[in-house]
Amino acid sequence: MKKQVTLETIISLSKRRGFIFQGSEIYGGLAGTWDYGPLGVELKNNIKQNWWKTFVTDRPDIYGIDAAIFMNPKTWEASGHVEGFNDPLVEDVKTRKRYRADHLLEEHGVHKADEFSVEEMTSKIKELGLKSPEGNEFGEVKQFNMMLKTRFGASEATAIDVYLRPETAQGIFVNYKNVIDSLHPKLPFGIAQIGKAFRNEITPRDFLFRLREFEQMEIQYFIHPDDQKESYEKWKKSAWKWLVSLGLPEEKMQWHDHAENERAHYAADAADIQFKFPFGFKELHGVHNRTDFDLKAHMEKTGVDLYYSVEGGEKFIPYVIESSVGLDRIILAILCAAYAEDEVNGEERVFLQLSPEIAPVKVAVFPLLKNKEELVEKAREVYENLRKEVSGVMWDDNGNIGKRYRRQDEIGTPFCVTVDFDTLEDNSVTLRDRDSAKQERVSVGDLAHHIKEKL
RNA sequence: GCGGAUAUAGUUUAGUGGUAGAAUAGGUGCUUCCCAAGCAUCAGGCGAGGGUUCGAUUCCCUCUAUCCGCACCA
Repeated sequence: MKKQVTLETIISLSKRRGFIFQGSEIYGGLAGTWDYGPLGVELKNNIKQNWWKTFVTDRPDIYGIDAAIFMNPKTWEASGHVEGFNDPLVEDVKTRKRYRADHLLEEHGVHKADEFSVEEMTSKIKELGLKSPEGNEFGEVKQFNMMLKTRFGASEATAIDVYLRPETAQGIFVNYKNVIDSLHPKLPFGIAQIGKAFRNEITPRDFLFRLREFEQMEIQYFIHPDDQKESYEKWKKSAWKWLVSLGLPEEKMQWHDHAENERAHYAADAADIQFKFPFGFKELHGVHNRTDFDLKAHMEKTGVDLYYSVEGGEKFIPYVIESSVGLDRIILAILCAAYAEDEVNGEERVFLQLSPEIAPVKVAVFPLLKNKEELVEKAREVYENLRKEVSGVMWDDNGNIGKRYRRQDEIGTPFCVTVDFDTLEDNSVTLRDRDSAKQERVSVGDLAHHIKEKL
């Protein structure tokens, strides 16, 4: 009974029920930022914890870190981001199409054009009388930088520019040696991290999809160069499997292998898992073969020895397979996939089919009637006891019973417990299932155990 | 960044050059023996800043945000 859900529906529900709000909303917002509300943060934390458990604590070969967002600016020179993120662009004044100014100049025989300032490029384009493919004049060359910047230092005069990291990966690479020296892992091993990253997107769009501030969860897995193909394939499989385990439907997922010209500057092989969002199939999860690009670059820049030595003499720079996923995008995918409408007793209802493991509220407890003191008292007791056993228990005694069910449906609560008059007689309650709206009778003594089993 | 559209309560919306109604959601009380029932009652709004005007939510300009295309997405 699933209808095609629109992004608007998801945004509206997210706000109404306290999942996600527009950033700085009372000031009119700030493009590219969204805030997580009380339910949203629970959902997010549940996903993070699930990921961390699956890929870090349940595995002997992966180590977690949490690196600073601000990194020595030289990091970004070595990683290629200072160069790769600073594109000088020039516009066709008529069609407004943009071209890489340095590439245009190089094509016309100007050497080392990428070392020119924007002013030099602009005048050189004029001097050569370059025209766009449509035959129009070019405007001024403008520097476009995807990295967000701020200043470190007490006074403006002595302050230095620092970047807000555009990816979390470099925090791992600069700590590679520290992890080796402190934990002494043997290859292959991985380093994992969950953290924020920042990009000055030209057009933040599509709710949580394209953000200026976002959260990544990623693993850099260090291997012997001979193992790159095998490891790459293995990580592709485990990425897919994990997304499915969160409840994402496989029919809405597909692989997209990057052609050579769409790969990042560091990647040899790259593939994305795309998800069918309301605005089309778009990237959700990436698996990249970063080769030895990053470690090599940092080794050259710093002179620090990042070779890995095997007993017996072989010495090499490890290759890296990266498995990286946008946390905000997962949340968007999950909300879109979980949204469902059906009918219960002829009445339409909206419900979120969240997997119980990640649902922000696991179980809600109500008294059947609010004005019968003995019911309320008993329900309170059940609620308090259940809270000790299960996390994510909510109390609700508002309106009538149907209203409460609908409310819980809309936030994806998998189970509702109702204390009624029979409870007072035989100490049993009804346990109602979100997806089927069916209920069963469970004794209070077994309740916590019963629910835990279903979770 | 370009082109087009939009902006009224938490949500969905009506409407006006004399500062706004509704539905629904929400609070409280009553009622209610399992799926948004009923009665009473309360609270809540013209995105921001300028301009024109005696007076602007309404007309004009700028900004901000959102949506749809295009471009961008290392």
